[in-house]
Amino acid sequence: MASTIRPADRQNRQNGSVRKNRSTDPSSAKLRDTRIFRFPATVSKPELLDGNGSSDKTFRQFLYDFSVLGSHLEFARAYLASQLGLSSPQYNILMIIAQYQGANGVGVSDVAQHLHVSTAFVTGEGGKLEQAGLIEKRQNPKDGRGVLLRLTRQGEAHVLRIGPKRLLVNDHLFASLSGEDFSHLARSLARLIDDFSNTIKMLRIMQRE
Amino acid sequence: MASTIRPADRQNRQNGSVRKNRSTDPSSAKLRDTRIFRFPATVSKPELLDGNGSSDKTFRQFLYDFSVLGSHLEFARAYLASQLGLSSPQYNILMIIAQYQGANGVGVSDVAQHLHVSTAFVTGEGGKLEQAGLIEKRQNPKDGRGVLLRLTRQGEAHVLRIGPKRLLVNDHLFASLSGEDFSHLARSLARLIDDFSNTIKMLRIMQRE
DNA sequence: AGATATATTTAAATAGCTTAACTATATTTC
DNA sequence: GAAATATAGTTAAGCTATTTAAATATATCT
Repeated sequence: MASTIRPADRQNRQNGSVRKNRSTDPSSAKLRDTRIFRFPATVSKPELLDGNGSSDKTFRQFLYDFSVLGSHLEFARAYLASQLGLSSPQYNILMIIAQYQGANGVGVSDVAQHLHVSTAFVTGEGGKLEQAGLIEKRQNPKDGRGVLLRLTRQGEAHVLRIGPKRLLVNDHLFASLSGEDFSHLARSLARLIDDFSNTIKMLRIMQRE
Repeated sequence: MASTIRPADRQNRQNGSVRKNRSTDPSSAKLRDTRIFRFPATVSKPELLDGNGSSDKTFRQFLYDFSVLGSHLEFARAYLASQLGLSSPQYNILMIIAQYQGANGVGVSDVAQHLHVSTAFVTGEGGKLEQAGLIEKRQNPKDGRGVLLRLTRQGEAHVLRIGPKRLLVNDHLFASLSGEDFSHLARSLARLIDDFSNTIKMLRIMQRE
């Protein structure tokens, strides 16, 4: 997933900014002016195409909307995090611990899996939460390799304190969504999970070959 | 949005790893063992709550599913990018140019707005695409400050070449989604956009105070 | 008891992105 | 029409979220 474009060749740099040498560059780009590039469709499944199956415009808009909503959600979380004086990932870790600690706490790798990040990352950010007095770590009595994370009193207080603001945010985000639409939406997304996972598996395999 | 937890105080470090001083630390954490923390609900709008309005479990699962789907989508894009030897952001920029260049090209700040990134970022990554021969820049004849980006022949070839793979990926992602469910889903997301935008506007204002 | 597997930590590196200062050109104002 | 201001893009520097690889400690299997 790394960029394969090489770090711009600093010797051979005839190609820099357009502005710098604009007057000395009566270059190319004349014949192409009238040709117009036809962007290919991004999906072919008929059920996903517009009206007569002609255009994938709705589908593209759908993907775009999805990503816009996603970044708005992230922004909302960052807001709640900032209200507690935390970064987003720290907030996420705190909330995952709050949800899964049960009576004894939750392991570092469990937290990592829930958040889809590496254990090293949880160790690092978790350490900051510990320094801040929001969580505590103890050795897992059932497995000396393991570490259990759980909220301190102060951590619990933080989670409780942000509660009302989170209600406010979530209620506003979905203010005009009907109960029917919500349950339909929730079910649709849940059903997509399998296809998405399978697709990713397929891509991982295709990548190896 | 910055972390307000201070970079761990390297003097006063009685608090490091659990393991290091496990035997010398018969510490705290005994009385709390039986108390169990009750995680507060994250939403209160009745239409979003389960059955009798008791639990927000479905809602939480919905948000979680949303983010999982989002990261799968990103993975799929990263795959397509890698097939062209590009990073994800480079791929995104290339595709935005392909969609919006029209006959003359598209401005740096237009691309930036579509992608929700800074113009500086588009300048940087766009420069790499130019070095790679996939796009070209020229001064906007209508506005000497502006730069128009558009695909080179090679850039067009890349977009066309990835087309079939993109069809494959998208068709697989939504393989078992019915036409009805898709159009319902697309409409639901589209309708959420306004509420989401309003919510972040509200949060931005609340942040200032 | 030795070999291997698992959980966590540490250190170093990386990708992706932003901010701030600057340059060049356009637009407005007086 | 000159001065002031606004806009488009570039450059440089830096930051945040994150990973990978190696090290360490403990558990489990043979």
